[in-house]
Amino acid sequence: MEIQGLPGRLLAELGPAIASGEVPEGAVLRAEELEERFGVSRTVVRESVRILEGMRMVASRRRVGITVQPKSDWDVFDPLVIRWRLAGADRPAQLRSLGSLRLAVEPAAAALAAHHATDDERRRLSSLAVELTVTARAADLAAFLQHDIDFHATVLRASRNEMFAHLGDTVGAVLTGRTEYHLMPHQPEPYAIRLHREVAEAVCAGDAEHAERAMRTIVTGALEELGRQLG
Amino acid sequence: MEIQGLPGRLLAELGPAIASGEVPEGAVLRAEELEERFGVSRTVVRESVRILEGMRMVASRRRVGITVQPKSDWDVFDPLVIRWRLAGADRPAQLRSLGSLRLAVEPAAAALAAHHATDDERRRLSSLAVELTVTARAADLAAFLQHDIDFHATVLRASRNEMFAHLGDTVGAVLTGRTEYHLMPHQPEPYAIRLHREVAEAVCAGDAEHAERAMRTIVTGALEELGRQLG
DNA sequence: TGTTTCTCAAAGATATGACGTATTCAAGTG
DNA sequence: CACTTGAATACGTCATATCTTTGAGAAACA
Repeated sequence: MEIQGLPGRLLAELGPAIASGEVPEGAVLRAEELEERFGVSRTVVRESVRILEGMRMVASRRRVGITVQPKSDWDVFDPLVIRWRLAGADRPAQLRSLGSLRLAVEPAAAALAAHHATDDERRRLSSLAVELTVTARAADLAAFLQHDIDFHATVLRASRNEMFAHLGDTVGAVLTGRTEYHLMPHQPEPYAIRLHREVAEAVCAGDAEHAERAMRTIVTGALEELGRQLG
Repeated sequence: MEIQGLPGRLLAELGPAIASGEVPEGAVLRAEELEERFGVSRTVVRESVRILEGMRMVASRRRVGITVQPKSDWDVFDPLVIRWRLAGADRPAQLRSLGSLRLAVEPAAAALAAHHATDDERRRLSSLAVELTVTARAADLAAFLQHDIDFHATVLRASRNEMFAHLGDTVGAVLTGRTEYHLMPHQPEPYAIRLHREVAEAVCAGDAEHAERAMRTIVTGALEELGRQLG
C-alpha cells in the first residue's frame, strides 16, 4: 500500500510535517536543502516532491522553490493525506469532516447494500454482527475494533459503488483513531451493537429503508460522541 | 491546476489510456519503452510513473516493470482520475458512481449550508437561482451550465466541510459532461429550476430540512434522467 | 521621480552515464 | 524431484552537466 523506497521515506517525513502545519502554508522548501537534510539525491527529492505535487500539497516553481499550498487545495480525499492529518495536529478537524462524510455516505451505502449485496456479503454481515456482540461482551476492544471496521467496510463494498467502497479504508482509519485516542466509550454501547445487528438484518432482508435508518443512527451516535469528546 | 512540464504531458497520455482500459489491468509497461515511445528521458518517465503510482494506478517493481493495477485499487476520488474516466470508455460507470455520491453528499451539504452559510453565500445562492431562471428561459445552455455549477459548488462550500467543498469541482465535471454528451434534457426543466430556488430560499431561511429535501429531489431527478439515458 | 526595459543569477527541469539491488527464472546439484 | 545457486533483467539511486524559466534589481528613459 505504501510508496516504497527512499521517496517513500522522504514522503513519510514531509507529508506529516506539512499536514500537521509544522511546515506552514506558503513556506518555501528548496530541493537542494532537502537533498542535504535527508541525505538523498536529487532524483529522490524530485520524485517525492512530484508525488506531493500530485496531492496538491506543494507546487514547484522555477526560481522560487517548492511552496506549500493552502490546505484548501489539497486532495483531501487522498488516503495518505487523511492518514497524515489524523496523525497530527489536525486530528479534531479531520475527524469532524470525516464524521459528516460518514453521515452522508454510510446510510446511503447501507440502502444500496440492501439491494445489491451478494449472498456472501449478507452472511458476512450477519456473522460480523454476532462477533461484535461477543467481543463487546468479552470487552475485547482490539477484536471488537477489527470486526467493526470489517462490518462498515463490507457494507460500503456491498453498495456496489466503487467510490463508496473506497471509503472503507478511510472509515477504518477513523474507527482506529477513535479507539486509539480514546474518543469513544471504553465499553462499546449495547445500543450501538443492536443497531449493527439491525443493519445486518435489514440488508439480509433487502429492506433498504430500515438499513439506511439504522446506519444513520449508528453514525449520528458516533458523531455526537465525537462532539462531546472534542467540545 | 494541471501538472506542468514534460511529466504532465506524459501523464496526459498515460492516464487516459489506462483509465479508459486501453492499457488493461495487469499490463506491464517498461520504463525504457516509454522513454522511446514519447522521446523523453528517464527522469521524466520516472516522475510520471511516480505520480501514477501515487494514484495507485500502477505499481513499479524491479525485474518486472510497471504494472497497471486493478481498477479497484485506484484513488477513485482523485480529480484527475475522475476526469480521465469521464472522458473515456468508463464514462457511464463513472457517471453512475458519481450520481450515487452526489445523492448522498449534496443533500447533507445543503442541510449543513442552511446552518453555516455566510450572508455572502446566501445572497449568492439567491442570485444564482435567479440567473438559472433567466438563462433557462433564454435557452442559453452555456450560461445556464456555468450558473448551475456555481450553485452546486456554493452549496458544497457553504457546508463548511472541506471534504464536501472539494467535491465542487467533481460535481462541476459531472454537470459539464452531462451537458456535453447530451445526457440531459436540451431544455432545462422548469421543475428542476424551481427546486434550485427552493434550496436557495431554504438555505437563506436556515431551514435545513427543506434545503436537504429539495436538494435530494434535484439530485434524484438527475440520477433518474441518467438512468433513462444510459439504460 | 516614476516607469519601463534589460540583464543576470537563482532554482527547478531535463538529459545522461554509471552503478546498486532486488527478483525472477532457469540451470545445476544433491 | 526438491533445493540451491547464479546470472540476467529492470527498476532504484547517485552524480554531473546543461537547459530553461523567471524574479529581482539595475539601468535606461520619460
